[in-house]
Formats: sequence, C-alpha cells, structure tokens
Amino acid sequence: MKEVNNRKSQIIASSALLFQQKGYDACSVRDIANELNIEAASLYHHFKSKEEILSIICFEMAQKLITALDETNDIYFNAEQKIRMAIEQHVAIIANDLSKSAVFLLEWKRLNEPFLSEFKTLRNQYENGFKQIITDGIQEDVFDDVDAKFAVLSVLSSVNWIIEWYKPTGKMQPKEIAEKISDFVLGGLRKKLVTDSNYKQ
Amino acid sequence: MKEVNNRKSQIIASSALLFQQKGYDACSVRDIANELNIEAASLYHHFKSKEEILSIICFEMAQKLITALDETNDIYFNAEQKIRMAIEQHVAIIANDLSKSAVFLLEWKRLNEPFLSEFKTLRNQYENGFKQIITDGIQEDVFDDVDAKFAVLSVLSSVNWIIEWYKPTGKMQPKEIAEKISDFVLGGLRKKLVTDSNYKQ
DNA sequence: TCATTAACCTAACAAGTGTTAGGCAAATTT
DNA sequence: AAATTTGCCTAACACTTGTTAGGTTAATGA
Repeated sequence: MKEVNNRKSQIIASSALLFQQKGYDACSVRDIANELNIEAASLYHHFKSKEEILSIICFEMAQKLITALDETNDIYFNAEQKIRMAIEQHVAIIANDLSKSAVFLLEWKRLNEPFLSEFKTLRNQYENGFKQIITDGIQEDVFDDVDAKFAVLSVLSSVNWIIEWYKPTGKMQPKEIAEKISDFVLGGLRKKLVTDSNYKQ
Repeated sequence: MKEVNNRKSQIIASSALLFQQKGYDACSVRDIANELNIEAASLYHHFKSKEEILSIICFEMAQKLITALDETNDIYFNAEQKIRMAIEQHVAIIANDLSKSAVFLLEWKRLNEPFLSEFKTLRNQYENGFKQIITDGIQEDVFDDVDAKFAVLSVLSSVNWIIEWYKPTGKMQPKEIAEKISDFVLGGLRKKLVTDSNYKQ
C-alpha cells in the first residue's frame, strides 16, 4: 500500500550517480547531500547509514534481475529462446539504469556483513538460473557440450560489460545490443556439425 | 642497467594486494605501511604519493599486455592462431599476478589526470590490437562477419572476468582456461556454414 | 485547533586521511 | 676514513570522514 517514497528514491538516484562516478568509498555523504542541496546530516533522516543506501541499490537491482529470469523461465521452453530472452531482459534492466547497475556490478564489494553474504547468495542464485538454462540446452542437445560454468561467465561478463560503453544517446538500442550479444554467444553455444569446414577435430 | 628495486617492488606488491582486497580508496597508506611493518611516512621515501603506487601497478600491467600482443602479432599469421595465442598470453599474465591485475582492471578509475588519460590511451591501444586481429580474420573470411567491436568486448570481458573466480590452487590452470575461452569465443567467431542444422538464417 | 509527521537545519564529535619536515642509524660507496 | 645513500623514524599538519544530538519549520491529519 505504501507508495514510492519520492524523496528517498531521489536520494538513492543521486547516490547511485555519484557512487558510479567517484566510487562508493571516494563519495562522501557530503557529496551526496551537496548534489541534493541539503546538509549531510539531513540524509540520516531517511537512511540510517551510508551503507544502507548502497545496499538498497544493490539488492534492488539483484531482485529485478532475478524476477526477470524467473519470468523468462516461466514463459519459454526452448533453451535458445530462453537464453535470448534472458539476455534481452538483462540488457534492458542494465540499460534502464546505468548508474544503479554500475553500482550493483562494481561497488557491492564495499558492503559489509551481513549484507555481503546475503548479496552473494542472490548473485549465485541468478548465475545458477542462467547456468541451468545452458545445462538444459546441452541435455536437450541444442547446445554444444561446453563447460556450463564457463559459458555463463562468458555470457554474463559480456552483457555486464556494457555499463562501460553503453550510451543511451548512441545509435545502438538495448534490444539490438542484446541481439548482437546473443548471436555471438549462441555461436559459441550451438551444436556444431563436424562437417563444418573450420571445425577443429 | 638499473636492477629491480626490491623494496619498491615489495611495497607495490603489498599495495596491490590491499588495493584488491579493500579497494584503492578504502585502503589507507597506514594500511600499506602496517602490512610491511613500517610507518606510513616511510612510504614517502620510496614514492611521492599514494597515487604513484596505483599508477605504477596500472601501467606495468598495461605494458605487459601490450608487449605480449605485439609479440603474438609478430609470430603468427593466421587470425585464429593469433586470437588463441593472444588469449593465452592475456590469461597467463593475469593469472600470474591476480592482485595487480585486479587493480589494473578495476581500480584504474581512481587515477587522476594526467595518468588517467595516459592509461586510457594504452587501454585503447590494446583493445584496438585485439580488434585488428578480428577484423583481419573477417577480411580473410576465416571469421564470420561479426561486429568486431562487440567481439572484442566479449572476448576481453570474458578473459578479464577470471580475476573474479580464478584460484591458483584450483584444478584449472591458465593454459586450460585460455583454451576453453578460446574454444567458446571462436565458436562465435568462426565462419559458419549455412548447412549447419541450427543455423538461423 | 491541536498533534503529528516529514524534512531539514546547526553544531559538534572522534577518528581517520594523505602528506611534509626533519632527524637518526646502518649499509654502501668512494 | 669519509661521504653518501638507503631506509626508516617521530611528530605534526590541515583536512575529511560518517555519524549523532537536539532543534526548527512547514505541511498534514484528527
């Protein structure tokens, strides 16, 4: 019933931007306050610590990704379709909020316990979901017999890397980016025929 | 003629380890000094700032990678061989010093000008070298007509990601890791025959 | 109208930051 | 034997850090 607390999300958005730009540790609560034209102490009316802001950003993004992956698993049955859809969703979520994504991907390490362990659990949950799709694909003989762990890491590192170069004003839109990445990684995943001219032994 | 300054490299090694563990900003010069059982001020006999230590680590790694890529380009002629060799070298260099590599890959953002621009230049140089190999491969019709920029980012993000999970004590050794990654990305790169059963138009 | 809540303020805190100045002792070089 | 270099020290600096206590003001709800 509780509607979106606007001031809170404003602070979180500004924090995410600054955490992305300067890094969590190099960004002071006074930096954040300054961005919002308030005093540093005023932030503590909304949050009980700087780390809480970081944790909210990290867990919010993690939750979004996990939810999207669950939905994908519910809708599609074919492993290739699942991978395509999962990548598309992942790219869309990241492209939708680059700052928060960058914080989620890079600054989560600054979390302390118990946040840290909890975050790692969610992260593993998501990675395992991805891995499962690939494992299924191999089982169904749709994918080549690649090392599933490797494949997941390659796929995820590729899609996550877009935070380093994606610009919303650029020519390439999320959907197109996702397609290109899918094409590329599916090339590495798909069952290859031995008659393929360049196929090595 | 100047031999390796041992104390200096000790300090750099300790710094790299701590920068990796805590992050550059969260790691104080007193943390570094403590690790070496000396006082913080003593570090300034060897370096003129904390940032100098960071820059040495970043540039040393960048230089190693660039040199290795140059050598690869000198030795091999075939695009596929080049990619395989480049990946192998890259993985070997990273695996050889995980701490410095992690700092090189993640903490370079904390550099200030003029270091920052200089670093970015080296980074682009390396990426372009990689990209050139792929472009050549496409031209020679060895590789599929993929987006070279995308391919490079996928390849490099995959190999760089190993700093997150590689353990020297683990079963998989650098050479094997490089092979697996090569197999995977070359699957995405190789020219595919249209007779390939799963090939989607 | 009164009470409550939301949003902010000033002032201060203890602790930690990178860095400098100047000095001392041992090892190395001349 | 003298001079220099190397490696470290103590002490201090000006500044920044996250956070707390306690108070004010305006909006909201009863």
